Amino acid sequence: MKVVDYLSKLEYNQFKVEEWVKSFWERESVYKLVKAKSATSTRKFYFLDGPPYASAKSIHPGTAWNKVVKDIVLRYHRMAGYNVWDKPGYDTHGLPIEVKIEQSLGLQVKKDIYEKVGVEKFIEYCKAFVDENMEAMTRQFKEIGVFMDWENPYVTYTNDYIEAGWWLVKRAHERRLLYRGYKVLHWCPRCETTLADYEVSEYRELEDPSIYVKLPVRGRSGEYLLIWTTTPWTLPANTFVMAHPDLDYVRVRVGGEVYILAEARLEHVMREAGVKDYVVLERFKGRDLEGLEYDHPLEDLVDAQRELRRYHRVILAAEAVSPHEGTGLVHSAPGHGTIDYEIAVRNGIPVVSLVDEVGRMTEGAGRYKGLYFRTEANKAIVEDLRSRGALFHESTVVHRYPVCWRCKTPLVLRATNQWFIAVTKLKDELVREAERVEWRPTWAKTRFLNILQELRDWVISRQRFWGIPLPIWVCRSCSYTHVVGSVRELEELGGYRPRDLHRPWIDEVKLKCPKCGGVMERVPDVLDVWFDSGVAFYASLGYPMRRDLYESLEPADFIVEGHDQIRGWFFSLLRSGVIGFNKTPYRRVLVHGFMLDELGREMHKSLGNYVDFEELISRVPRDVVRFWLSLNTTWEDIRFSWKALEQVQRDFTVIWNTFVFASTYMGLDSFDPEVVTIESVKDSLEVEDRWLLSRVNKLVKAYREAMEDLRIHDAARALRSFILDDVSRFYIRLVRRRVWEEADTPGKRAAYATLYKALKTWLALAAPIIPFTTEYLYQHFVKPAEANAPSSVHLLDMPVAEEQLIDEELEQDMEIARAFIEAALSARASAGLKLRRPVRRVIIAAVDEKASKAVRRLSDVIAEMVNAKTVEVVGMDFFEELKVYRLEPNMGEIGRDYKRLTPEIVKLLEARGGEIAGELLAKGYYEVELGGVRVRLEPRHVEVKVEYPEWLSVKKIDYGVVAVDTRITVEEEAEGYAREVVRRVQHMRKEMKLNIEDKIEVWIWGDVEIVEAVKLFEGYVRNETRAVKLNYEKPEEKVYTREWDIEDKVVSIGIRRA
RNA sequence: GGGCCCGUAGCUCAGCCUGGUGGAGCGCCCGGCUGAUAACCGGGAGGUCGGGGGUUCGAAUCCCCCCGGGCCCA
Repeated sequence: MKVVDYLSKLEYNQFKVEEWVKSFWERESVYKLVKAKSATSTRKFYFLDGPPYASAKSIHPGTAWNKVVKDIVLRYHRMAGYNVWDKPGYDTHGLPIEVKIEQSLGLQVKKDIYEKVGVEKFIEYCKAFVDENMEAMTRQFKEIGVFMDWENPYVTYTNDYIEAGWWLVKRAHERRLLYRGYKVLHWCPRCETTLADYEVSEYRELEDPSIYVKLPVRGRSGEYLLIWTTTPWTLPANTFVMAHPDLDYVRVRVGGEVYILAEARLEHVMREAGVKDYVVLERFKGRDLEGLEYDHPLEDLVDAQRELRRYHRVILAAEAVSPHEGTGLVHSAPGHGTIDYEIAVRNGIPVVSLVDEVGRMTEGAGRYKGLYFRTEANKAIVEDLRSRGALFHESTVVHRYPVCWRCKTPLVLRATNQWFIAVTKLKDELVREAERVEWRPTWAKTRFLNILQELRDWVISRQRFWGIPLPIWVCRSCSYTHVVGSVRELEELGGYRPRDLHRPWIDEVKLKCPKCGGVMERVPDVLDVWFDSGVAFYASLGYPMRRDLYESLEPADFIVEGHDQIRGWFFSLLRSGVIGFNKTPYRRVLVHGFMLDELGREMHKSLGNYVDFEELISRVPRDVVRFWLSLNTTWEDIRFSWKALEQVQRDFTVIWNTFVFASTYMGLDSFDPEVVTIESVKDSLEVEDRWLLSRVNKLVKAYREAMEDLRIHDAARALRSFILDDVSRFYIRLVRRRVWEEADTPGKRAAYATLYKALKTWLALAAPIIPFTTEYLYQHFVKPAEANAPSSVHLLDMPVAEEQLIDEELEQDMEIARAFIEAALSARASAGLKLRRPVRRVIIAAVDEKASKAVRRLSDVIAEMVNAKTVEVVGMDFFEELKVYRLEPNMGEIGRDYKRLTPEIVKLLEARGGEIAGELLAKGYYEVELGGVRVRLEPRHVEVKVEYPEWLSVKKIDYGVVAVDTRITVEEEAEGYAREVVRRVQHMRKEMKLNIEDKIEVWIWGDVEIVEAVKLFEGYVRNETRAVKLNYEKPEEKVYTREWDIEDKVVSIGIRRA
């Protein structure tokens, strides 16, 4: 079949192109075809989608980027012959969604959920909300061309998924990793739930008291340990004081009292307290303080202190004490501090927490009972300390304080009973498995391993509703605890399958205790939402209910997410993989960056710098967005910019024009790529054809290497520079004249075969990155010309490089030729010679044999691009001989040295410039006698300028020297005019909207010189303009006529369709 | 305070791993082209390669320190 020129008939509009492709895909079920083809491959490629969080209807542009990266990799692997697993996922549980529902229902506190709506309704609201969001998100992902299995996503709230989650809890239990513990954790007093380390992600600048408290040393009247705190509400739970063993401490007398604190803090503390007179009595090491006992200043007001007073002493703890903050003595409330807790446990000291789940002080706080911790309790406690004279100094401080990531309520650290998985026991295994993973870029691995160093046990329980219910039942009678791993196990223990595995339905399932026969009830907690996505690698495949799929696909061959997920999902996956299967669930990881605003800040709706996805794709075509994203180094952040997008859009115009060019001429000449193959024209290939074939095969090689190595940006950049630089800006310009020939010459066929091959190959390579544009061009350019071509560009096989067509030497030679072309064009420009006007000769002297060979080999290419009749290759001596030295006198220097002789010296320089310059260059000076005086001219007296004759415009480059002979004969002048006339006729043809193949008749009259020039080049003019006849007179009838001004010569041209 | 990343032309970014006279696009100025044309091509101006120190014959590139920004943590 033959190329049919559809493209040049169309008005280019990238939006319309994409709309057309969208409905084409729909109409032809292209995704299904692509998937079916991929399924026939035997090499598996298990891609695991990091599930986006379904908490909003509009995706963040960064989420779009994320999916585009995934789509590119998936499309590439399908075309490269992999059986690709492409199930997308949605993360659907968790506090953020609960909070949104609470807000929409106007609920203030947790108990409102029970009392105002009921848990059942609440869960239904959550589910409906998520369903709507998923639908909207899916539509948007499809909108930017993401080919994934949208009809079968994995959704974390389904019963199957929940059951799969239970399996891992059971597995942890079997491995003796599951335990219940009393631990200090961040707690949100509004959401009434504990938060994991990684959920403590938001901080606010808040004002708190900053107080120095005097703790009386037991048995030493008037002597105090000085501590500093910004959390007075923790003082009722004070249990001990920590000191650094190696730090220097001092006893200091201020007035009648003695204080103990670190020497390093002394000056600072005294200055802050405004104390000028103090005397250091003694200096000693912190370790000497060990065991020193003290009394609590509020002991009588706080019930809990009756028990705690026996622990009030100094304990050594280097890790808890900083010489840069406080007093070097740290007040410790193990129930409200992480390090405090650890040290208490290590020393066998009890952990007391005096704040309840809504942030109020408990019974044990005695007088402070019922007061809200950060506000009321702080105030009351500071007042009491002040009235008792227990404050050394008080002020306030504004510092970063953690707040709830969802509701922004300031958090409280409190000890509670929670369920944990002892991942610290798995540290070595985790490190070992992380080492086995391939990380792109490699620094992601460093970061990951660093994170593993800070490993803590995993708190999996949350006191909430919308999540996977914790599958733990406890016997009411004997406290026996059973972990349920599946619904079947539930039934085996006397339970049943509720209609939904969420709360509240699951809460009603009671089991029979296997130990005592009593009634077992479920622990009311749900699982940390990070648990959900962490099990995706097997849960999304239906494991453990069905095993075959997981067993045939694992491990995941590829995952990719933003760099925030190194600590997030990449970690939680690995953690679950090691807990469940003792190995990493993924093999290769790619990290992508963040989408920032134009100033490099994060994009947030609240900052007003947010670009809505819908707005984005309504203003910018999808492929333009995709290409822009792809050109950015994947793992680096990208700054959003409308302007950058506009620039990329311009590249698309050039790409379009390139295909229009090919389509136009191939269509005109009925080029048949199935008949005129590269093989069939191989004896007619010109040097530029062989060059392009080499280039395109090198592109295939570089592109595939980049994609295999997950360097998408390198692949995208290679594609861009090939189509823009090699094809559009070089090859096409070069072959235009060959293509314009009317006759069906072997040379033209060779150019078509070459260009067709290059463009078709490029389409296949670019298809994963810009799927819309490539599909459109394929359907309108390739498919009509090849009956047996697949029905979509996405069904093509990824091209394989034909190594034998790669000609390194030719490519290098072309590089050299291009450098000379550039230089010659520059030389033309500086001589003021328009490119339209041919020059007689271009003279090139190459610097070495290699360059010289390149020029000789490619002299035709150079001549064509520079519009020169001939290219002469000469030796360097050619230019040496033509060199003219001109001396410019440096009047200041000459005048100072030779005063009155100056005018004569200047005259001499003019007369004998060449000779003087020669000697100056050779010897460094020139001596002469002038009027009886010895004149010695040195370089400082003159400036030596190298010049060439006027008719030669010279340019020097690394490879050598190029010169344009600017002398023009009468004939060349005439040819120049003929070209000017041709250009104007073409312009008029265009104005008349003539087709390229239409013949015309031309009349030309006016300036004699120009008319004569046209006569001289009549054949050329007729051929270029497709004129059947030229008349050198005014036409008798009325034809389309214009008057032109060519370099101040006036001429009229008339045209009529013949 | 810690780990990792980034800092190169007015702007956006390549180059750095594997040291050898600094690149592209945009913008600006000048010129050209007009049978791919709401395009395109050429030329020019424009750089303390964040700062300092070290290694080296030679550092944007390797090492150390510092400054600024980002991410993740404390």
